[in-house]
Amino acid sequence: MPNEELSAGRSAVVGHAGSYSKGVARRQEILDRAIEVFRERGADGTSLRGIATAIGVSHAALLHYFDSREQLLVAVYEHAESLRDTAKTYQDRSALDVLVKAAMINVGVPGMVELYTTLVAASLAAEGTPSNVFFSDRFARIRKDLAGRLTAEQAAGRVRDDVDPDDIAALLVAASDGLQIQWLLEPSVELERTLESFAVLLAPTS
Amino acid sequence: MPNEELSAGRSAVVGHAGSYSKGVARRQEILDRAIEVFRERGADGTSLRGIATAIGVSHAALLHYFDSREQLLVAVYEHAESLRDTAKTYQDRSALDVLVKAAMINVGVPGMVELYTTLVAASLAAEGTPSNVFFSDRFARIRKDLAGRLTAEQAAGRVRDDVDPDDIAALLVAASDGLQIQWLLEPSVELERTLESFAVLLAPTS
DNA sequence: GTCTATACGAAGATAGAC
DNA sequence: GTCTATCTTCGTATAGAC
Repeated sequence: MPNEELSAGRSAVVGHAGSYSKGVARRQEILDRAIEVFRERGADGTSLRGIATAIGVSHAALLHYFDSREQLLVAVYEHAESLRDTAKTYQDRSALDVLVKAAMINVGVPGMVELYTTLVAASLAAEGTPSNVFFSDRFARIRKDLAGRLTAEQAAGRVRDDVDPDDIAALLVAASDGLQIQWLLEPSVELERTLESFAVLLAPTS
Repeated sequence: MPNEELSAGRSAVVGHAGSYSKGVARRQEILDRAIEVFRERGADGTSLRGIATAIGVSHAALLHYFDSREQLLVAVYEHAESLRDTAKTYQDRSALDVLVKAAMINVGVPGMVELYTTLVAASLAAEGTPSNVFFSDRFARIRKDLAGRLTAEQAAGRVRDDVDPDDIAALLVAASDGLQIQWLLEPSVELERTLESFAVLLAPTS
């Protein structure tokens, strides 16, 4: 779920469309508190009204800063991700390293995988919805980043060169997302070890 | 999403708990028609009321056969999967073959990936819910089946033996699930080719 | 600009009539 | 076994107080 190496910049897709009219500071505050709610109670009570009550405002107040519940949830996920990831943290790391690191952190936050999966499901429903735009962009960005790392690793002789970096990038993201789900349902599926077994598969064949 | 090699038998988890009091025949009829609704209109209108209207009954009538909307949806997915997969079809196939085949079929049914992802998300919410029980069992069953195939392939020298079959099984399922999602969001991510690039990674190293 | 109050329709679920 | 009626909660929209 997490592979946010390049989350630089403000929310482009989920913010208020181009204007600052809705109070950026207060908006951030709401997001911070919403994340706390998730951290404490998992993904339960994530109704608009539930979140509003937990924060201490009316549900209509939330809609003053976010156009819809879906947009709020996407912003919450995006915000949580940006708090965690710094571009610098992941510099000069291998594709697999970045992936494993992000996955382990993500899995440590209760409700995060559930939130992520719920939003991904919503993103499949229709084009142009907040979650659809967000995840389309996100997947593309992460695949590109990983493919770049893989290409460099191939050039350096650290990854076998008989596979397409773009394919492997998509495969890695898919594996990470899917394994987090399986681990949550069955903790005996060891997330870290299993993901790292990818390293064996990617090692040069020579 | 699909990897239903061993869907033999009646719905164990999602059925009416042990009794036949709710009319098995009518129940099957409802499921058949519900699947048609999905096939025609995707995952839209999947509210209890929407499905009921499409079928031509009241929503309360559906709840006579299924305890909740979630249980109905799980039963729909399970039923759709069982219609598609026959144990015989996949005999003597490689793990990757089975996976690719099932994924391609699954992706061909509108709304199926969305339904699957939605239910998986719901399954993460709490233990003991219909979707949680269903998917916990399902993942375990599929991992076991794939691991068995992989072990046989290793013995036959068709798959490298320096990796753990259980790990690879989990990895394969995760990759298949995740790729179907990515493909739906961005069709340029070629599902079949990408999944099959796994074959290169799994080939014996000798 | 920020927020509360309120209303509306749709949803899942239950109770009870037929 | 199936319906209608009803309850509660939800997302959303609007009006208007401060």
